[in-house]
Amino acid sequence: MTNEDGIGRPAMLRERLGSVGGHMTRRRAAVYRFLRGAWPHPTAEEIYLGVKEELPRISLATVYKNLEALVNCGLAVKVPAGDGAARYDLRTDHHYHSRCLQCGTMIDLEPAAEEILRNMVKAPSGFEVSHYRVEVLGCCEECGKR
Amino acid sequence: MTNEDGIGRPAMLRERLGSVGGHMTRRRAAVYRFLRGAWPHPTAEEIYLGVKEELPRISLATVYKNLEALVNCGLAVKVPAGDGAARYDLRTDHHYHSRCLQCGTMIDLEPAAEEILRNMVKAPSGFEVSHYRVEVLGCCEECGKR
DNA sequence: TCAAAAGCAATAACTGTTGTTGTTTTAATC
DNA sequence: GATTAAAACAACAACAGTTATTGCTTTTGA
Repeated sequence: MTNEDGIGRPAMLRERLGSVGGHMTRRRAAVYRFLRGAWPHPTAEEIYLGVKEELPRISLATVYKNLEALVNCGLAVKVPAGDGAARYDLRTDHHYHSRCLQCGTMIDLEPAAEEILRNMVKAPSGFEVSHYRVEVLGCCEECGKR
Repeated sequence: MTNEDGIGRPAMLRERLGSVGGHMTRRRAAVYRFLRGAWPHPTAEEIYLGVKEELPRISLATVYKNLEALVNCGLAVKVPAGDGAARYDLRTDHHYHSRCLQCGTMIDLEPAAEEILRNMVKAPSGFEVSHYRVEVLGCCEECGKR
């Protein structure tokens, strides 16, 4: 994929981890690499199975811990799916997702203007808005064919 | 609350349940009654504890089953919270919620025009939109004071 | 009143996730 | 390059929220 954009350099991962007091390890690098190479929005389980092909001795708990580390240092985001397993995403710029109610597939949406949201839904008085979450639920193309 | 609007009549519950092949039982009525009388958006656990004061022998699993029955017959909606326990709501007209990231409190938002959403976020091609989900995340008034 | 259908409590089990343990690896310093 | 403290590791155990299973009880509808 994008190996020359800086984001992909191993040094990037090391640097980011270092900035939050984290170490760079072989497993962590593998989780990160998988996240970069895989289809978008894999679940922790899927990441585990993928990384396992390279490092057969890795455990699911370790994958969870490493994903947490990546989220903490800002290299990934965790996207809770409402029902079922959360999904992980390398993109960290703010955007929304569509989610297939049958297979759970998530697809990125173009980032929406928060200004529109702010006007559209009025928060209760005294409520300090941190961010919005928008999801488009429905049936993806694949599932629609069946 | 609204005891004269028809929605609150016991007959309403019986009728709705009957229409989907469900029975009217003392526990089910108690769960429903609690949901009507309680604060908005309680969790299954909270409902369990509340109903338990009236029916001490009820179990959490029964509460879940009864909530499921109420959701199935359209009298309640289940609102997954992303993280933590789902919450239940008697209102069935379509609307959105704000959610406090500290205490989990949910507050109804005025229903937003779906048309705006449709224009704002464009679903991927081939994706058949079932509905939208909008959440305002942040800090509620109570938590903000601390 | 009576049989069939559904609900019930009490579990056990399940999924997704996090905490704990003692051991190994890493990065920073010498 | 050797040393050492901090962190990550595997292998669990445990957790929360939820669902499935069981054999018994209640409700419904005839």
